[in-house]
Amino acid sequence: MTRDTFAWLATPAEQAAKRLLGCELVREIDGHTLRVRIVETEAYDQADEASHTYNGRTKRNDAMFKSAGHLYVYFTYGMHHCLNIVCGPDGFGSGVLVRAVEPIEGSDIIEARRGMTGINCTNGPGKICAALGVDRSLSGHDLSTPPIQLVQRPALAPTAITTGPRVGISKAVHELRRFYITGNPYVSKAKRVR
DNA sequence: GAAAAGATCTTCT
DNA sequence: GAAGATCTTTTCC
Repeated sequence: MTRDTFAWLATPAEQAAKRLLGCELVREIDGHTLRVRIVETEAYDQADEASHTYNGRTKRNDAMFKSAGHLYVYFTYGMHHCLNIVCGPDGFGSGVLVRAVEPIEGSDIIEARRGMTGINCTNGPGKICAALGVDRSLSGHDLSTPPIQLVQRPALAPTAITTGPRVGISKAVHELRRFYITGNPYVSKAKRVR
């Protein structure tokens, strides 16, 4: 079911990743409304060695093969959830990992949920899910309906977007498929070599 | 302030 | 049975 609402996401992952910068996620939880702005993303698709969909469709990544505008949440490292926005055409395994967001509304609730304050609440993939209360039960959710929705915003100027190598992967390390808003403090530091 | 290790569990080989 | 799109705390300059 390709929704016109998310037609702007039915594009190659790289393009969708750039269009998502500056867009907002609205999460309703415990009677509160949390609104955050996406400031950092990474593109993954079926032809990408580092993607979960590279080896075909499985029970876990099934949501990524849905039409654009769905949610894909996976659990990793035994304790962290990561939030992705499905893009591309129906049946093609592509999506955009949301790496960092900036609270616009309900930041006090987010800080209370995280047990800390400042940018450390939402400047990482696992942190976003903890802050917004997202887990695998929401994987495959339609982002045009509550309790979590995606709101489109005007595209950013190309000069406001920086492109770089992705973080935390061991395959296709050289692919430049990470995008973030230039100079935004929530964006994770580029080098994380262990 | 930087670096290393611990925590912890689902999914695929 | 091993690896993984990670985060927090501790330890050591």
